[in-house]
Amino acid sequence: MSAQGAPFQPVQPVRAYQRVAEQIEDRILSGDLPPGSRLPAERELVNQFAVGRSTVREALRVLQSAGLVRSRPGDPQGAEVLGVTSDNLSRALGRLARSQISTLGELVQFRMVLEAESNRLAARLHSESDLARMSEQIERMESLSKVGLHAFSEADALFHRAVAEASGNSLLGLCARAVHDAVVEVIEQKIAKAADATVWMERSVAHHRQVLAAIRDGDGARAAQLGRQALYDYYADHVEDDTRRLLTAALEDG
Amino acid sequence: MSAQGAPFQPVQPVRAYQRVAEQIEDRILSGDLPPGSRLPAERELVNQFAVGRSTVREALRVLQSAGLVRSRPGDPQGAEVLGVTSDNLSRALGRLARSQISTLGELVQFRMVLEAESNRLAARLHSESDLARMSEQIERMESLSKVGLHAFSEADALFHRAVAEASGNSLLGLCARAVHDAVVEVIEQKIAKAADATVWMERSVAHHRQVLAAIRDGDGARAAQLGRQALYDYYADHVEDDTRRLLTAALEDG
DNA sequence: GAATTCAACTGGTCTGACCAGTCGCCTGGT
DNA sequence: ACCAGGCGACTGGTCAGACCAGTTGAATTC
Repeated sequence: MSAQGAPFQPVQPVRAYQRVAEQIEDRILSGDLPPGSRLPAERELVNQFAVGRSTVREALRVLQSAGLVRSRPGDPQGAEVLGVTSDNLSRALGRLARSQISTLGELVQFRMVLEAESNRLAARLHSESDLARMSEQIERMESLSKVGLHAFSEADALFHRAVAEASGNSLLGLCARAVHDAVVEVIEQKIAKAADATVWMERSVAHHRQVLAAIRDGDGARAAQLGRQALYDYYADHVEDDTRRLLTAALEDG
Repeated sequence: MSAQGAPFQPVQPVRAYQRVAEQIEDRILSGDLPPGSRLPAERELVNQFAVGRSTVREALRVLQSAGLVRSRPGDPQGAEVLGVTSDNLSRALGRLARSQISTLGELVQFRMVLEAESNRLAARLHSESDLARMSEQIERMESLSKVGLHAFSEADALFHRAVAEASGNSLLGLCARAVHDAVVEVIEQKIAKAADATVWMERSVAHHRQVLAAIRDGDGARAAQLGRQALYDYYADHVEDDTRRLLTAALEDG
């Protein structure tokens, strides 16, 4: 042990733009500066922080790349506060997916885990209004399946969001969505959904009805297994051969 | 459907610093510019990209805040490429935790899900060398428990990393680590570990041995349950009262 | 050969300028 | 009284050039 009691902590230099960014970020995260509110103009921030404009701009860049803020040229009201979103999470996961660090198989497996767990928790913790929302989205999916794939996917996303809300864990939902986006980004062009989109959408609606039924029954295991199986069926043929065992392993987890 | 065939896509302006950042990011993600390699100096990038220095700097700020590069004043070799890490994921999750969007209970529950699933998959897919690595880290934890909490935690992290590698899904490990860091950031000061750190470390070593045994036996369910239970025992008293049911629900999943 | 000095870098910051875009007011015509 | 159009005062995006403090490595000195 050290003889002089608490040793001094090493201190690394803190850049000016970091302190500016931290101050603004703290205000946003603390609820001061709520979403929709506006930051002062850059030249005004220069006065308030007593730093150069480039410093202010680098700080704003950091906040913007974190998804906390959005700025638009010529906006007389200054940068808009967006609040905390899952955008940055999605981007981070997307990068992991695009790098060799994680393969498509890992992404899909991860999604299987997240959606299955989301379903399982929803089965345990759902409320009546949650069920109503899920049901509503399934109806929308069915009606939108005649309109187009894009609208259909949107309703699909809303269904999963409703499930995530029912599970009581928004984080699960956000991550699942981020991974979903990452998967789509990586693989979308490889799957020629358009060929039998109608058939696929019909089957998807039927699958979602099954999930909803399992959640309503409080049968977490079945809800989880349904989610896993659907992902497996859909993606198993498209992942690298050597990572398919990951999916198989995840599939048999329940 | 539209009468003119494919409609034109709306186009939003792309800033110069974005294109600079994208070019560099692509090179990093594609494996060109591997971790440890160096970017040219800023003034050299100014020449190569034919933009002003502030533009280059804003691009570098974006990359740096994404955890892809790190720069240091006076470094004659230029910014260092870090590759894709979980840092940004951690920061994003930390922000979600610090805002009202997600509670500590959700974070812990999420961690329960991730670690349990990681353990379960490791039990199914592990190799002998994986087991050796886990065992080695447990030995290190035991010996380091006399040195200090910090060193202990480091070995602990390496154990979980070994588990994640055994599970075949690095994404799970990175996310688990990110959530772990976020939890630590939010709650660390609230838990007075120091008081009975020795006792806690002893119990932790015993717990890790149990997990390792379950993984070695291929008993995924038990490995998962052990992971969940340990987190529950450790954190249940520290989460908000109204989110403890989340942990309970996650606990009873297996 | 080892210690010291120094010059050529580096990234961080500031200043001041210009551009294109946006908004709001103010004017002119109806 | 109302609406259209234009004009100016902003905005953020970009560039150029300068200075500073820090690092590095080679030349210099002992």
